[in-house]
Amino acid sequence: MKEKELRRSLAVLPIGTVMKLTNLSARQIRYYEEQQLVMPKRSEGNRRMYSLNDIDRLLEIKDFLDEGINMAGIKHIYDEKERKLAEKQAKLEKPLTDKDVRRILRDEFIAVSGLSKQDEFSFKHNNNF
DNA sequence: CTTCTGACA
DNA sequence: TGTCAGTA
Repeated sequence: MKEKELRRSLAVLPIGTVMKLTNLSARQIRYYEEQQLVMPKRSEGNRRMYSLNDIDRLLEIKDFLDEGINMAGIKHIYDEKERKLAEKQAKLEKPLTDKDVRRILRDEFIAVSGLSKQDEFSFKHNNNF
C-alpha cells in the first residue's frame, strides 16, 4: 500500500493532459497554482508536471468552486488540513526520552505500591531507576 | 507542436 | 477567465 501512493505522487503529466482530464483551461490551472492550491513539479525545460494526486486536487478544487467556496476559503481548507496532519505526526514521531520513561515507571510504581507519604518521599529521593 | 510568462483592446 | 505575443 506504499508503492501505490508513490505512483500517485509521481509528477509525469504535462498541462495539456491535465486540461483534458479535468476540463479546466490552462489559465485556470496556472491560476490555481498562483493561489497555492496545487504545486506541480517542473521539468528541466521549466514545464509543469502533474501527478495523479494533483489531478484529484484540481478536480476537488473545481467541486469546491461549484459549491460556492472562493479561493481564500479553499486555501484555508488545505492549510487547516496540513496543520492537523503536522500535529499528528509531531505526536507520533516524538519518542520518549529515558528521563520520561523513568518518571513514568516511578510514578506508576508509587501509585500501586501502597507506600506511605513518608515512604514515597524517601523513594523519590533515593531511587535511581 | 506544446508550454511559459506577462499583459490587457 | 479568455486570449494574444514572443520565447524556449
